[in-house]
Amino acid sequence: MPTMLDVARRAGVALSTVSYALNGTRPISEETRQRIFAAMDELGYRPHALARGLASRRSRIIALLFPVSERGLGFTELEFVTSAADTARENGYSLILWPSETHDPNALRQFTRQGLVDGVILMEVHLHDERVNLLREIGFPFSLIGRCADLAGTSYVDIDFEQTVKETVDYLSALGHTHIAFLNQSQSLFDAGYGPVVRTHACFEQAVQLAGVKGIRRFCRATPQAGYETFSELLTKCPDLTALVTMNERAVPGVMQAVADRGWRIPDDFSLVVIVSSARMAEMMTPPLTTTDAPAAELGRLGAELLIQQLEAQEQGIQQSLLPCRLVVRGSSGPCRRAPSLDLREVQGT
Amino acid sequence: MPTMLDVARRAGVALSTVSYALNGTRPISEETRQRIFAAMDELGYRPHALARGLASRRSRIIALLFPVSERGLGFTELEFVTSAADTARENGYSLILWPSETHDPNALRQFTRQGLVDGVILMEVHLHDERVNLLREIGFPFSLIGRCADLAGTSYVDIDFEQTVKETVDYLSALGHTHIAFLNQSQSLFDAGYGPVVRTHACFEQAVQLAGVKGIRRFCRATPQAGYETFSELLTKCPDLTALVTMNERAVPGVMQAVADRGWRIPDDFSLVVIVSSARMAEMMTPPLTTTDAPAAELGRLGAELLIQQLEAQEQGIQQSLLPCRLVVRGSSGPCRRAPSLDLREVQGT
DNA sequence: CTGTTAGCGCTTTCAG
DNA sequence: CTGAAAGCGCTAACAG
Repeated sequence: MPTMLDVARRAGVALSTVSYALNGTRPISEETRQRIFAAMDELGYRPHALARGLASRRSRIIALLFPVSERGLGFTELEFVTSAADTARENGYSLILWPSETHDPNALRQFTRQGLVDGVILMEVHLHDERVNLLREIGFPFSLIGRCADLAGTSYVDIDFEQTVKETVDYLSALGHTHIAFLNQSQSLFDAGYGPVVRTHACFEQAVQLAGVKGIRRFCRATPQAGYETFSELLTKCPDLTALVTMNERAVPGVMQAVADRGWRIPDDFSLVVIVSSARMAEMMTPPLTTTDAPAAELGRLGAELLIQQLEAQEQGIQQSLLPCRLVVRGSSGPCRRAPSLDLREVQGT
Repeated sequence: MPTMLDVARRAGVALSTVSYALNGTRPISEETRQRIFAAMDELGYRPHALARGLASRRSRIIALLFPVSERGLGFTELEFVTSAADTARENGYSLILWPSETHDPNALRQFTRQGLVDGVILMEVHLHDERVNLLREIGFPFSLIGRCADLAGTSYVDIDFEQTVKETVDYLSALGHTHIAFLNQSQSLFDAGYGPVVRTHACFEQAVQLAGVKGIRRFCRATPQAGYETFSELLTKCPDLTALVTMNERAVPGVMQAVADRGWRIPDDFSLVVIVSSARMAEMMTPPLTTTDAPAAELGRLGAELLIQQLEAQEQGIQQSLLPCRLVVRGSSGPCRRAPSLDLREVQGT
């Protein structure tokens, strides 16, 4: 492997001149610049990443920390990862994948002390996230895909859950649905303060009140089995339900089964909307699901960009943005055809 | 950040002694060892990754190259990635994700020249893969998840497609199915020489002949729409079909629709087995799919281990292994109930 | 506009 | 068993 010295000799200049030419840190006459770059590709020279990083105190490596969550990663997370990696590369950075099973801040502290990465991207952020506290405390650059309760001084990009839930409820309400359920992810994620679960839980309540419809909420583990059980129980308790909003992709097959068991058909007798999901997911089911698609690629891209911005800029320009999910109406939702049994009862009562 | 010199001073030893204590490269008296390690964690010392890498000429970073393929990444690929990252970390390595859109060997050459990574893991390997040729040529360490036609001198781990296809066909044949179709991935992937597509195409032919049943093969793009069209056409052409084997997950919803359109039910009137798939995938569909699950985690793990082995060992110990998919019978396959219409015709003819 | 040189924090000879 | 010192390949003062 040729080194910078080889290039310098071949171009007949000093080693430092090559460095300056490469980094554009200093004006170089067009003529010598030419000679230098000519020498470079005659030799097939590539700057040594580690040496450069050591000398400049910037590795140009960033890390994406992904905890292996209870529900496992899905298409959305996969897209974060690939799009963050793409974005990093486009900006001359490399993206390290750092599997951090827990939210343990100690392992993270060790990691930051190695001088391997210039900054980290966090995902699966909790409202009170120890990792964020740590990073803030030690002043290590980071960005969030997600956000915690205290937003002060953090660069983040997150889904606009409020808008997403509201749009979905309004959509169903406009179709005539008056009794709408929300099937969230698990209670334990809620208790742990996992952002999306806590936020949608609250937003749904607001949204149904604003829309003037009845709403009921349930937590549910991320399995078809749990979906079946939880939703069956829910339907028994509230036979008036004509629509379900869920953020629990993996429970969906169970939900659909529970609906089918009642002899109902989707979307004729029951509407289903999966929020924060993806086209990939939607197209797997029959009928294709109406979803609000998570802006997964944008989240990954922005997560990386926000971090890189901090690393490049001297001013601590933090940025915060909320991205909406896009409602895509497919085959699992439609007008409310069943009158709520409450009405029926009133009629019968008359 | 404390450096090695700080540790040395605090422990009252030479800098180099600290280094030897850390790497175990040289015997150190228990007493000084104690002092050194005490000093280390009093200072919260962590060795600087870049400095260490520069001096030792080994970065302890490896890269996973993942091309964004036509069909997009799925759960299986996601599991490669996470399990490769896990494995790397367990062995003291970091895993860089290198998005390489194409199989362009030039970008790869540049990448290897940067001294950033000690070796690379390739996935989505083609039978004649330019990247492999390049790496072999320049003697850069690599391992494959997949394999090419010429296996000489390559460490790889791949799925045992032959075994997988054979087991699937035998399973269906034992259930009484005599007319079995195989829906592969796209023609263009076949033409490009993408390993899994080419290998299963050949294996299926062998397997049906060995089982003494009729087989027919089709390529299909990775969309439900394409699945629907291709399979409808196939059913029209061969009404005797009672079972389908497919390696095309994304086409499955279309296939099921096509079956339903015929008024057939799965698994009573038609059996469906998805090979090289996953439980995650299977549980999304109704009925849950019979699949052969790809050993995704093992592939990722071994891919990383094979590479790391090469990096650690002085002898070029290459290793090659083929992992079977595991047949998991769920709800989409069962005994053949329909007699082939060929027989019916014979009866009618009598 | 260009050259010289002192590190970056560590590994690894070479010498005791 | 331990120290001293020469780099690894580059960046960034400092000096023209």
